[in-house]
Amino acid sequence: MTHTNPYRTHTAGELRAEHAGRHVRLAGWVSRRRDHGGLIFIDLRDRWGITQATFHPDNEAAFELAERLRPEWTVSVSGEVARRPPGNENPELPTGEIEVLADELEILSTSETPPFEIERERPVEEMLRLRYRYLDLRRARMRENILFRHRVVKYMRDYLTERGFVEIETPLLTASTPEGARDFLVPSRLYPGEFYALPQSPQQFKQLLMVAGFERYFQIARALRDEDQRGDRQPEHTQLDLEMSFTTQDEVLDLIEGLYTGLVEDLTRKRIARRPFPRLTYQEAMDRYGSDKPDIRFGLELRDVSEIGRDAGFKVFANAVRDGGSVRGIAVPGLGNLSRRELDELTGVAALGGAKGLAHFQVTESGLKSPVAKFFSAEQQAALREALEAQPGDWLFFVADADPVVFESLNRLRLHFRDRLDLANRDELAFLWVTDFPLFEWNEEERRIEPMHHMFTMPREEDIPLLDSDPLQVTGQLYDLVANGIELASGSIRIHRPELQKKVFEIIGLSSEEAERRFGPLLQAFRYGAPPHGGIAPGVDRLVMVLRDEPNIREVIAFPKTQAARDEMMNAPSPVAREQLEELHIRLAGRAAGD
RNA sequence: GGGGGCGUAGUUCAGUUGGUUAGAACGCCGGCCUGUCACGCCGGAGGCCGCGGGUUCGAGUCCCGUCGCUCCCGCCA
Repeated sequence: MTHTNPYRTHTAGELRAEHAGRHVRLAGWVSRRRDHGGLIFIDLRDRWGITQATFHPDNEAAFELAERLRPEWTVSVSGEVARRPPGNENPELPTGEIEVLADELEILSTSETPPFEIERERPVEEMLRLRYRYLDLRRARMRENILFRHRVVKYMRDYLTERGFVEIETPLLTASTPEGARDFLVPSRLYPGEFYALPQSPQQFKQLLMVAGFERYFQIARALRDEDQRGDRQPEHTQLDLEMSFTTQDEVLDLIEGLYTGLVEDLTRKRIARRPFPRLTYQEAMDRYGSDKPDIRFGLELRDVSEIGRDAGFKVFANAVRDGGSVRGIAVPGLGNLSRRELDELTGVAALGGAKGLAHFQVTESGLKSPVAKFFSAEQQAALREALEAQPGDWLFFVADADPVVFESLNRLRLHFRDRLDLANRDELAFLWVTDFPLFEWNEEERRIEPMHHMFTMPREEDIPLLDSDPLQVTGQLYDLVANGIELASGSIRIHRPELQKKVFEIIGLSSEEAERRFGPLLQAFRYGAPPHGGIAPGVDRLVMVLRDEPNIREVIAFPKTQAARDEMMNAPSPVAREQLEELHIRLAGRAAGD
């Protein structure tokens, strides 16, 4: 049984010269009207493209209607496809060789003048775009981003399905598991005073699915966190959540590497900088770039000059080394002469990473120029130059402090120079894996050990004995996928043996009662034959953002929240009726009650 | 929670040292125009200068407060 669509026979993106002579009908939005008095051109836009419809006065009824048309009205136009007169083709349009000679026009709906122009690619204030998101989404930039996002997600689904993965949904209404990010809470009507929580990730569910024997699970999952926004962070974001049983770190990495490689090659024109993706340990990444998510499209690698600094007459350097820190630096070419003001600005960049100062040297043919050069012997100056492989004209910048400060400060300087000197190629994707993260880190404020990733991460087998002696030295089977300085995915091999899990809980100071309360279902499940398993969770929004060269995650989400976590279009959050609150056993207090 | 930037016509912006009637472009409305595609030409309408207070003879402009958007820090296992 076939039905004919009353509105259209073709889309506005598909007609070509070979359709000439065919009688067709198109439907869509009036993008532009060019009215020549005796001849009217309409750019008819639908999701697939733009086709020009031409109205001649000899078709009186259609012509008169066409004179009334305005941007964003919806219409259905029928007519004959014709090659345009020679010289009048539009090479900018895929359909530019033809036009539809309209013989009938039906106006389906009219439009008020939109609050901003749909067709013109010019910036519009963010709030206006968000308030009229359904209009913003008509614009080419957003339309292409959203359509591209669909292709990315479809690629993921196909790729994983071909490899034996099954897509399984997990609940949105679940239990709060405190620590980590702040939960979004949902009050329970049936259970006064009790709350569901929206998932920060399906972490426990996916591990339970491994215990359940599905072996290869994935889900395009929403993850919700009630934390403040950033350019690459929204209260709800989408991740490709996946988990595998009887697997290894290498297997997970190879799977994802294949996914990203194929996806980039099939869907983009970007070039993958290095294949296979380089694999750096956490320590290598820190030593060479000062970051666990380095942008490796450019050099300016860090060098450790602690040995030189220790013996130099420059107290800042010597003291840092003596106190257990280090002295590290980068060599930067192409800066020319730097003014005092510029050097102050660079010091400010380093200060954001915690550095109390920034030692700088200009490399000249005759030696190092610096206010602090006098503290270094000729041999030491030569050693500094050699350590950084410095050439005349370079500037050398050093930070001396505790390692975390040195790393963070130099990382910020590196990224600052990347942008200032335009060192990174936008068409290049420099993927890399960062592996071998420490399992734990020391929380100075709370004076305790806490997990680097999460408490289900499996230690490296050979490090298991260290759990008893020196847990901070234990390396986890933890891995991040990074591209161009952005963390795109994070995962781990999980603990599946209850006694090992118990030990980890002890190390981070979690009592067995507390562990039972928070992770009871998972711990119980592990008593019934849990397979070794592991997984990863690539962020979908960030990936699409990077692939589309968008500066902000909102540009790849159909209906995002503002920086202040509001939905400007739906006006959420918003107050609710007193009756709704009563049903939920909620009484407002303080400011919320209007006090 | 803290810091920076922005807020002027429907939109994007300009607006001098505080000084007459706040401008431009695009959009919108009307007229003319048969090969345009950012159509063109002519004309017109359109402003609580985010909001409130203050200084001043006089405030878009200076000061204080406030609201909104945005970027960064904190935060985000």
